[in-house]
Amino acid sequence: MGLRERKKAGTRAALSWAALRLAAERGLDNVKVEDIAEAAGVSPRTFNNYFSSKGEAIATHHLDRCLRIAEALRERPAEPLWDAITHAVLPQFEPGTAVADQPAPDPAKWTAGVRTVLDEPAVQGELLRAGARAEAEIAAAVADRTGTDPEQDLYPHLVASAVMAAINTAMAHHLRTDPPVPASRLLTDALACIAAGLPAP
Amino acid sequence: MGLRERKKAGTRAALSWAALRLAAERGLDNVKVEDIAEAAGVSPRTFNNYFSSKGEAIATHHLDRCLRIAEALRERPAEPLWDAITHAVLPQFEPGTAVADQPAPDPAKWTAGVRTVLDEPAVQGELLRAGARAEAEIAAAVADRTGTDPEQDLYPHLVASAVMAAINTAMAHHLRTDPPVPASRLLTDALACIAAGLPAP
DNA sequence: ACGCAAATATGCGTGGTGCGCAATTTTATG
DNA sequence: CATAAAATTGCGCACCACGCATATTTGCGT
Repeated sequence: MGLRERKKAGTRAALSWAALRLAAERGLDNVKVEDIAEAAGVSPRTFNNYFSSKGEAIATHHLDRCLRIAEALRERPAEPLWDAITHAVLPQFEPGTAVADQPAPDPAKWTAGVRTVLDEPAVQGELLRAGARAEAEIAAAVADRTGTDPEQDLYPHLVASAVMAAINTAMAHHLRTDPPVPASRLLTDALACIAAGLPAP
Repeated sequence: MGLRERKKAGTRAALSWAALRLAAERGLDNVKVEDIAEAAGVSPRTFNNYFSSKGEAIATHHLDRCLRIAEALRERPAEPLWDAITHAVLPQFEPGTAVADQPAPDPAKWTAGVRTVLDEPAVQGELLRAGARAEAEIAAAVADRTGTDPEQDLYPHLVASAVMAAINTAMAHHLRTDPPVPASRLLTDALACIAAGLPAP
């Protein structure tokens, strides 16, 4: 990867992290695009060259994570489908994988702030949009693996959609509970339940 | 239902239909809130008393449809869960159930216009948000039926999420195909596939 | 090492939008 | 019919997405 792309990825990351951090501290609409740009050391106009809204900047974290799932799926062509999916999903939600930055002044305040931000309607919408985008990639990966055609068959999209459903449900539950149930347990349960056809309990 | 609520529902319907119709005719961003309000016979300010964006006004149709699914689910407590779900979902997507208004000047132009509108990012986001809202209602219905607790158990949310996944996937495929495959077949296939645990083909 | 072309960042201007506030009209109730 | 509650309306403001023109940085061939 050349200097060009690295700088681009750098400012993108700086912008999205700044957006999340500031929003978690002050609340989403007490943060202006100007503030985020300043925190990332770029011009306000540049922010909109990368993201078209504050919500999108924040949701990028989720998008990247889910795109990594599709990537991981392609690296496990040997296992049975649902085993591969489980093993592709879980590592992306290990604590410490992404938050290993400097935004940890107080872990309690931090998670509370994040929870508040994620309740914001604008952010929720963007998270869903991110999930939809990732779904396409996952569907493509599943299609390759199973020899189905994304244009023709429902199957790959259905699997991808169900996986995202499991993730969203598990994460929603994770945010809802206090003290938080570990995400890994919720995710394995949810995926197993779906792979079992969601039988009535 | 009193006069008050009926008028309220009336203007809400008028606004959302006007929004969809105008957007399908001219394209979403060639329509200003002012135009929609005028077409519905209310003040521009009133539009924002009902919806906070054009996309939300349009997505209301989808939301209402999905809420009716939750309602229908509660009216079928006898059947096995997935039979009830299938029977609750299908009628809401019968052609002619909702479009029986006056917006049918040319069916070809109409569906093409709708397809264009649904490609708009703003609308997609709102559709996803509508799905998420409906999901909560469906989850509640499933929880009642299965004796699970939405606050505590993953199961009802997981089922609701999977149902919405099936609907979204089926509708996306329905819009993608030309000539369109009947939605009913896609929906039954998708729901059956999920109830079977999405086995690799 | 140098220079050219492409990609990227920036500044400015503009139309549109979401929403708070206060006044007015319409509806429900006793 | 009177009074309270709710909905609609008009006004106004702050914010934001985005197009366009310009300056700067990066990649690459020589």
